[in-house]
Amino acid sequence: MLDLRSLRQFVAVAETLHFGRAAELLHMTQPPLTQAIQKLEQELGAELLARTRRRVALTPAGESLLQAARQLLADADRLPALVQAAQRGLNGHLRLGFVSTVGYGQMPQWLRGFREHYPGIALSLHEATLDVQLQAFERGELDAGFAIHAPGAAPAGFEALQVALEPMVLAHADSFGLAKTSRRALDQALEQPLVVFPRDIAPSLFDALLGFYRGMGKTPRIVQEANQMQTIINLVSAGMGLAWVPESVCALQRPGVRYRRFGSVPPRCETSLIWRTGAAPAVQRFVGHVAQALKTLKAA
Amino acid sequence: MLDLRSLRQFVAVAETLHFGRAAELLHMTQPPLTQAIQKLEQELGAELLARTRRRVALTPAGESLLQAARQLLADADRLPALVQAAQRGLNGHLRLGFVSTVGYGQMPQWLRGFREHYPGIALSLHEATLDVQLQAFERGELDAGFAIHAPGAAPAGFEALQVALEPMVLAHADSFGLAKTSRRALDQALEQPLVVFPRDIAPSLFDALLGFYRGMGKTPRIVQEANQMQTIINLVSAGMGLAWVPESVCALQRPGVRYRRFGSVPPRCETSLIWRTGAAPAVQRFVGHVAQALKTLKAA
DNA sequence: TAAAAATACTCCATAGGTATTTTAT
DNA sequence: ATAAAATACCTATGGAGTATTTTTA
Repeated sequence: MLDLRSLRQFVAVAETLHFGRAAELLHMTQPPLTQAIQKLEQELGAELLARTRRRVALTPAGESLLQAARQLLADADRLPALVQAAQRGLNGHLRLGFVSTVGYGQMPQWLRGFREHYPGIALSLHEATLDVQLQAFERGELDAGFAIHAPGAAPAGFEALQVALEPMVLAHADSFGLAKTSRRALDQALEQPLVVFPRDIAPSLFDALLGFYRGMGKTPRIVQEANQMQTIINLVSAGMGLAWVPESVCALQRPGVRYRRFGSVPPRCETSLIWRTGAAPAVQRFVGHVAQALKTLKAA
Repeated sequence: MLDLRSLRQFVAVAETLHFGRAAELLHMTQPPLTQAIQKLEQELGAELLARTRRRVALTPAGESLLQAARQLLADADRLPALVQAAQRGLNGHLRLGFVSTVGYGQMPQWLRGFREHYPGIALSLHEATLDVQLQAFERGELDAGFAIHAPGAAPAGFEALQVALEPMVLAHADSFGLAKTSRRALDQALEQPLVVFPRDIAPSLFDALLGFYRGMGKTPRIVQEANQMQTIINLVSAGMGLAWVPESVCALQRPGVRYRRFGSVPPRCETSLIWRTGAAPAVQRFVGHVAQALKTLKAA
């Protein structure tokens, strides 16, 4: 079977056109080199070198093999570096899941920075709700994901890096006159109809909200679900009801919608980057990159 | 040093994820396969397969090696066919010289047909006078060439395929009244000033023309040289003199220029495809193609 | 006649085989 | 208990070495 050694030998002879000097370059002696080339010619069923006992020249077949062999050997010589780069997580691919909500934060910048830092890592994005993400993790179709959940409620069996911890704020139509004092405004609000995220998008967050209402001796009146922040804010604007949303959503200013913060009384919302323990090096690189970005953000 | 055998072994294991079955596919037993993979991992300085004693999985490094190795092996497997194709002249490259004159003939069609028949052969064209072509042949920079010369005077040391044998005809300005009878017209013409090809473009043809004049007891009055047929015809049209040109040039109709044929009395002009004996297979293919084209042409 | 490729043989490194052990399921 | 990988040891093929011959510029 064809092997790289004989190709290296052939290239050496083809480049020097001299068996003796080629043998030197290969750190071997001339006779076995002659034999190796003979064997190669037999295997390929073609005369590669036209030799008189005095002069060596390439045949057309040899000419074409020389080109192809150089290419092949160059590729082969790149293999070790490639593999080691993969081991250190400098290439490979990374399949990243995210719930639509986190798209409003700094994620786009992180991704841009990551692509620049690690051009060898192919990054593919998959928007999916948390439950779908978890299934994808099970099947090994996802390497890491951004998810929102109640504080400390990151999915079990995963490592998590908290990337944001925000209070939930109340979004309400400005046509709805909310009391001045926090205490009375909150009492008012808890009675109002609610627009919420579906439970399957962020189960722990949904449950935390429910718990919050129960703790206050109330039961939430859910009138509508919507799985896009845009949609929720629009529904609030239309007077469908109130909504509890992460504070970063305040960035979504809509005419007719106001946000009201109630300190640390309502549940808070955590955004985390999650991944399986023992993930591929490329994943570790991504986690490291995000952690680094958070640090420099905090420093500023 | 890395070799294809160990890559083949790795690919087999990576694809089956089972040392025993992979060994079967490779027609060997399991223990040496295990050792070969261990050796490969050592050489590459990376763990390629994560194995418990029960299950085998690819590491990220292994994943990337699998891709690269498949590519490399596929390339390697194509080598024998490539070399054999080159040997049979189905690929390679062909550097073809031609004197500008033959461009007016069927050469363009032959080239088109050849490119279609042998897409694996890269064809490069080099316009050059015959003497320059011969020097290029010496330096091994040309594989074949089209040249015009006196009949039977193909350059020594070359094989030649005659592709045309035409009478030379007289080109004259129609303002120059040529006698009706051939005999008297020829006598007239031989006295007139001549526009000719430079000797270095077609030495034997030039010499044949000279010999023709001497045989008739005349000496040609050369008033101008021009190395393009176009130019010669334009000079004739301008009344600079007469010119002897291959009959195929009649295709170049110019207002004010007439052609007159004198049977087989003036020298004839041969166009040949020439090449070194023992040329590369690709050259033989080209010669064969042209010969074939000539045959079908003659048949029609 | 000298330089270079080919031939003839010798040797040993290593790819692969057999037998066995270890371990996770 | 069993399937599968690892380990230990053995064998032999063939790649490389040394000595020599052949050839032609």
